[in-house]
Amino acid sequence: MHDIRLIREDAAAFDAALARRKLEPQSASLLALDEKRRALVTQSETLLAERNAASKQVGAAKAKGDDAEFERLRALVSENKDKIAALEAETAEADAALRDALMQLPNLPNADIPDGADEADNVEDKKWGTPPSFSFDPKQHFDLGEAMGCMDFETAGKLSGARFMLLSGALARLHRALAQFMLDTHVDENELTEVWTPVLVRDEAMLGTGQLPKFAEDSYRTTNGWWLIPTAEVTLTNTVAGEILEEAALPRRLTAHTQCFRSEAGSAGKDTRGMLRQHQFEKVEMVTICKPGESDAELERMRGCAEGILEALGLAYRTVVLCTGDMGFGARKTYDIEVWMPGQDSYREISSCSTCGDFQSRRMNARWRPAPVDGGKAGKPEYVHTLNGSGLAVGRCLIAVMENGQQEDGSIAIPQALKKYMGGATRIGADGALT
RNA sequence: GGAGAGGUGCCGGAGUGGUCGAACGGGGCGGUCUCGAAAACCGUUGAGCCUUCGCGGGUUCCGAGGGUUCGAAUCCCUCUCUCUCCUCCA
Repeated sequence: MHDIRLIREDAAAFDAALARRKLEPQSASLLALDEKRRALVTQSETLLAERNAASKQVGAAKAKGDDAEFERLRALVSENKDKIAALEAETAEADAALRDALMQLPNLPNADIPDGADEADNVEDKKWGTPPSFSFDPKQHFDLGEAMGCMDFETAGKLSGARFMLLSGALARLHRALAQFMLDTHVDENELTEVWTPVLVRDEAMLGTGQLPKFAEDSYRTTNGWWLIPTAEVTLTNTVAGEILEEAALPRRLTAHTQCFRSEAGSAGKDTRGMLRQHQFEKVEMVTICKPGESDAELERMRGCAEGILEALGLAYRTVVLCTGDMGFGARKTYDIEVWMPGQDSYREISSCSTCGDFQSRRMNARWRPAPVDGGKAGKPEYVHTLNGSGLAVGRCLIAVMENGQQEDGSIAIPQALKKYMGGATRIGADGALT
């Protein structure tokens, strides 16, 4: 959510930034709402002040036992009752109108990110590793997985329908190993704090991180009103909702391994084969809560944590800066990390690391209090900055490991880093056996 | 799922219709004292919004939302969360 005061100060800059998102100018209508709201606030507060003062006199008359005076004043005060109630209602309405309008608008892009319409305009920032060369035609993960009997889309379809999968044996274990490896790395080496969170959340949490109110159709909702989280960004970031954090507690770096649920509405026909795009998948998520001055450095740190996982697994990747047209609703700047997928002969997204500035913290009212600078007085609370990133998408990482490690005979070499999570095994045979 | 109790400031905890943003205690911060520290004593210590160049003024907030009233932390209703007991249970 945007700071209306910043829009008041520089409406042109606000509209210019929105224009980079291909949005019409909004400042004029927002400022009109704001002016109406402020006028109403001033009016109703003036009336309230009068009422409060008069009420004190009523109380004083009562205390003195002057019944005639009491009745006279009481009648006087009650005259404005309806007027005040109406004005207060109108004020609340104007306040809500402004807030609703602000809630609908996406974050403003950072100055340093490229303009563009879609992913074709993203800018490569880094390339790591060399895609493996094969003396045969590399297969896609689903062909490999189905051949070894460890990846079963038919049975999953029977249970749940399209965009679900069932893993068994060596691949189920490899999937689990990947998640463990990521989590351990983030905790032991990257010094993130491990968190286990709910996956069912209230409206407020989804509003706080920006999934609501605009993108309700992308998520699932239970019959009693809980939302299934599309990412642990929702739970991890909302841990600080409504809080005022002490400066010494920042930055707060969190990680969690959770199930994620997405309806994939609007992606019909995209990646329909295999497990690249599922309704239910696992992800290890990273979230950082920090002071405004720290967020740029934290974004680089976070993206490094994600890249480190791929490097440890020996998977070639490239990192791109998303252009204005491809960036998500709440982000100011986003790095997508794309892993090389030999079966598809292309780089595919496996992580997305974003800084949201104070966009989410304003929505969820998450602040920090500057520590007292020698001489006492602690500073005024300010909004924190929030960042989130995948570290990594577990299912997609499984695909990458399979496709990059595949051999001509249909077996798969397991990265060294996963050996200890795989009971010492270093390969999965074409028949699905671990050896 | 059933029964009961309760949600007050950084923490504990008073407060059952008026002068309560809120006693008291603890903590934090500043000061006095001290070579320094401890102790003691004194002072201070919430957030949002509106208004003002500023000083300041006003207003709202005692889990959330409604209601009663001239006036609500205090009364009523709904919701929500926490705790205890029972029931069930991975």
